[in-house]
Amino acid sequence: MITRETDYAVRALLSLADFKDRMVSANELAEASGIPYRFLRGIMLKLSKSRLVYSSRGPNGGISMAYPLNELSLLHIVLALDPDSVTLNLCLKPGEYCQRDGTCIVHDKLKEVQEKLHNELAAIKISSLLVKK
Amino acid sequence: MITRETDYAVRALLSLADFKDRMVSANELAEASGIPYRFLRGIMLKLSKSRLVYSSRGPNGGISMAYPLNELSLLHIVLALDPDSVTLNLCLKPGEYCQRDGTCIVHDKLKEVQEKLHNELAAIKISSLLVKK
DNA sequence: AACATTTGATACTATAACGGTATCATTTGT
DNA sequence: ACAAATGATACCGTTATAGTATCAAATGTT
Repeated sequence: MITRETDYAVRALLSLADFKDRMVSANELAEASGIPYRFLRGIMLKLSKSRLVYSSRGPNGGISMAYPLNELSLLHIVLALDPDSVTLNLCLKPGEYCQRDGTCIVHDKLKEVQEKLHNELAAIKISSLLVKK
Repeated sequence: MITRETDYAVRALLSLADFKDRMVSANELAEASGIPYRFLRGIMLKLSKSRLVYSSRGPNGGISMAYPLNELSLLHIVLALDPDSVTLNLCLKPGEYCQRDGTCIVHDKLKEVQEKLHNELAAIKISSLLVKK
């Protein structure tokens, strides 16, 4: 299950997309998206570090999209904030050592499923989520 | 990510399958599968309550498979022990109320992905995991 | 230069979940 | 009566989640 943080992040980015290409302050965005200001700040900091959004400080500063809306996918967002939520098993976690690697068919099968899951999420772009809201 | 409990459960059931149709004690199974006895007990209790295995008490009691190996899938096991691990978002959790239901395209898209994930896991039967081990 | 506005970085907190252990009750075959 | 086995439940330490709070640094305006 994705975390509340990731769920909020998606909603925040959808909201941010509505502002077109201008810089939006965390304050405005919190208003617009209904996400608690301080929590949103933390989310945006992470998204900024992951380069999914641009940010700049000072008056007229704020946040803006770093990618075209039809390129940024749910997979990008999830991997930036909460990669474990789309890791099916510990043995498939990047950088994790698995004793049974190569000898365990469970591992192999789960890996295939996980790849399909990732592909599905990569196919869902922010642009396709803007119709309803 | 599935829990260690679920991961162990899969391994335990693969091990149990090796014993063919006889009753196997938790003791034997712990030996055979390398899972800590007390932890395995807890897992088997849950699987028994979910009717994925049969159990009986007393001498000569123990645990045995309740389904043919080509019917029991990874989805069954995960849903029995750790359903949240294959729930993509809180709003898709069974019994969870979602304010935005029907108006939120994110919900709809994630629901589709989740269904595909479930179908993939349902397609992986214990029998198909017994070749290697 | 001073100030206000904005993000960056980090620390903190309460609650829940996870991974496992321990204990006792109950059933049942010999 | 006894031993072997599961059933039920409580417990415990650690980690993760969902936020909140604080201060530092950057930057536009006056």
